Parts: sequence; structure tokens; C-alpha cells
Amino acid sequence: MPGSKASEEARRKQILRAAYDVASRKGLAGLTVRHVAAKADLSTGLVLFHFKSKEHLVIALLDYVLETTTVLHLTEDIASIPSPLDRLLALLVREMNRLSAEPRRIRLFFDFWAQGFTHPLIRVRMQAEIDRYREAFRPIAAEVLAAEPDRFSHVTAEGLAAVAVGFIKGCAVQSMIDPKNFDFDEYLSAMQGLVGQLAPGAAV
Amino acid sequence: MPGSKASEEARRKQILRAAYDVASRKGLAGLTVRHVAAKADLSTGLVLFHFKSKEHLVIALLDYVLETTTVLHLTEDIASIPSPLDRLLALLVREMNRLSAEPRRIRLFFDFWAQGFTHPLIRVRMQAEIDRYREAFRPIAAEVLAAEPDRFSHVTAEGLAAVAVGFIKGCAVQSMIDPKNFDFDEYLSAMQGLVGQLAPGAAV
DNA sequence: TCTCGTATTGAACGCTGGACCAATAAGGAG
DNA sequence: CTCCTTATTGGTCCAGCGTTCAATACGAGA
Repeated sequence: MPGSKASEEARRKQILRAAYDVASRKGLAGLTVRHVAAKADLSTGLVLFHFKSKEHLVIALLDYVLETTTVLHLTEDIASIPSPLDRLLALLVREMNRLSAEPRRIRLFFDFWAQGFTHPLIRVRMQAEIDRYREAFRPIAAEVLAAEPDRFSHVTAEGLAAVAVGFIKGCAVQSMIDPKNFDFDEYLSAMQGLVGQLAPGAAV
Repeated sequence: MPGSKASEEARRKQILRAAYDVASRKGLAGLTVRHVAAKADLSTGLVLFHFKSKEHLVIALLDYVLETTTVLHLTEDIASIPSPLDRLLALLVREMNRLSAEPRRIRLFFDFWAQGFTHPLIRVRMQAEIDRYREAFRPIAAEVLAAEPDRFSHVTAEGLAAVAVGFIKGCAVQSMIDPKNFDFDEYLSAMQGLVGQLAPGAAV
């Protein structure tokens, strides 16, 4: 009765994709080994053959989600923007666009995040991920501070990076639960109105 | 064998407190009727006698959490601050202090928030709650805009209120998962550095 | 072609959770 | 005191879960 075999790596990916599909639809609470197996057209036993337990599967799924999520990086068009503050703003805009572009992925991310409160293995991974995200903002934040040292005398690059992350995650908190009523443009222009004026020659 | 009776209202509150205790420790995933009953020193049947089903209990718990959570309101000391922007900042500071003051409650809040992605009844309540929260910021945001109309020409009070909520929720996203490594003061001074300069006569 | 390791299956086990219910005690009304 | 409503109990049921396992089929190497 067994079906055709497949390589270890291919099977794991197939199962992880199925797990992602289930979890992104039903949430982590609705993620069961049986559902994953059914979605992947495999037996339940095989899922647990490749991932020793459900916990291993969940952690592997988290790693999969974090790996396949676009990491923050400076694209050429953004890097070429002269004003550091405009560069930071352009990055924020791009990240906010991702919120509406792949809501299911972001929701799953936050589902894991909330599970991290009680699950140590998930927690450490989420801590590392958010750290990584904040660190990606730091060099740009540092450039913003360097451009206007007197105005940001008591501000650190770490703090500014944290605020940048806060902008995005805070936007996500509001938009993920209520996409229809959340106005991205309003949020953006309010953000620009707050910080945009600090750049001396910034054309907004 | 039945124990002493109690009034409908008293029993419900007793059960809800037990449910809150369990959920704030173990998370919503660890919330079971049996645990709640045990924590309240009652039989499992009684819990389901007062709350017809577990779902009813969960929704009632959510309402309980939202009701007993301090609503955002202007205290006298904050209302007496002359500069609108300083008033807004003072509010943000107070809300951020609540994040570290009652982390378990906030974590439970976000747990519900994430469950709202897949559970319609939870979702509408969280939408309404976040709306309410944002609306509470709106009048203060409007005063900020009125104080400097030319600088905020394209900014609406709704947008500014949303950004204020974003500041706080974004701070929560980072601090709830990693309280030890998150620096509230750094976050705050970066925030003040960004927006504080906009107030002409603000002494920070 | 034969063989051996292993990927694969489907059924079975044990457990936990929500839900249900007959029996029972409690307390107020008459 | 008696009765009647109902809050309360503990046990039971059943569905669904993660996990285990003997049986089985596949495919590479000899």
C-alpha cells in the first residue's frame, strides 16, 4: 500500500508547505498532524516519521516561516535616496506594503509570537527574529542621527531602530485585525508629518 | 454532595476570575473547563451550567478582560499640561508604563487578538476595542494638529491617533516577548527626539 | 534477479477535552 | 415542616488528538 518514496528533503518541504497552508488558514490552534497529513496527501504516520513529534513539526514550521520571510535589506533604489530620513521612510513604506501584501503570513507570524509567551522554544526564536529585524534598521537609524546630531542629542541608534520597528508592528496590530477599516495612507502621512519635517532638504 | 449555593452573579465572577487566572498563566491554549473548575474549587459541570459552553466562557472572559482593563482617559495632571504635544507624550508614557506594570494582562490581550484572526466573535470585539482605544487618542491628536496647522497640513487626527496607538502596540510587540532586553527609556527618548522638536516651546 | 534497508501505510492505543445527565442537596415559599 | 425549584455534583460519553507499531511495498546495490 505504501506510495512512492521521495527524498528526505523533498518530503520535509512537502510536509512543511502543507503545515504552512493549514496553519495560515486555521491558525496554530487548528494545526493538527492529521490535517497536515491530509493536506499533503500522506498518512499521519509519515508526518511523524519525518518530524519526530508535533512539537518538532511546529518548530520546523516556525523556522520555515522565518526563513522564507523576506528579510529586511536595502534595495538599490532605496539605498540611492540621498536623505537618510527619506531612506528610512522609504523602508518603512515598503515594510508596511508587505503587511497588506501577505496578510496570512504576517498573521501566522503573530500567532507564533503570541504562542511564544508560554512556549520557550518559540519564544527564543521570536526574540531572535525581532532582534534581527531591529538590527537591520540600526545602520539606517545611525545615519539619520548622524545627519542631525544636535537635534537627536539624546537619541541612540538602537532606540530609533526600536521606534521604527514599533511603527511597523504597531501598524500591523491595527491593520491585521481590521484590514477594511485601517487606512494605510492616513497612517503613512501622519508618520511623515511627524518625522518628515526633521529632514532639512527633504522633499515629501 | 452539592456545596453551598451562591448568587448567579457571584458565581459567574468567581468562575471568570479563575478563568482569568488560568488564561493569564497558561495562555488561551491552556485554558480548559476542568482547569478553571479546579482553580475555582467547583465541579466542571457547574462551570458549564453557568456558561453554556466553553466558547461562551471564552467570550465572557474576553469581555471581562476588556471591561476591567483601565480605559484610556485624561487624568487631571495630564490635562493640565499646556502644550498639546507634551500632553500626548505624557499619555504615551503612561500607557507604556502599563505595559510593564501588568504584562500578564497585556499578553492575554494579545493572545485574544491573535485568536481573533480565526474566531469571528473574538475578532469583532478586538476590532471594537482597538477602535475605542484609537478614538480615545483622537481629541488629543486633533489639538496637536490645531497647534501647528501648517506643519501638519496633510495629517488627519485619525491618522495621528493611529500612529500614537502604533507607538504603544509596537512597543508592546517588542517588550512583551523580550522584557529583559527591551529598553523602555531608549524607546521613549527616541520617540521624544522624533516628535518633541515639533513643539515650539516644549521643554523636554 | 534477489535482497535488504527503509519509506510508507493504516489501524490501534491512550489520553484529554468538551459536553451531557441522573442523582442530590440547598434554600426559600407556603 | 414540607415541597418545589434549582444550583451543584461526579460520573460518563464521545470525538479528536498525538503517538506507536506491525505489516507492507518500494528501490538501490549485489
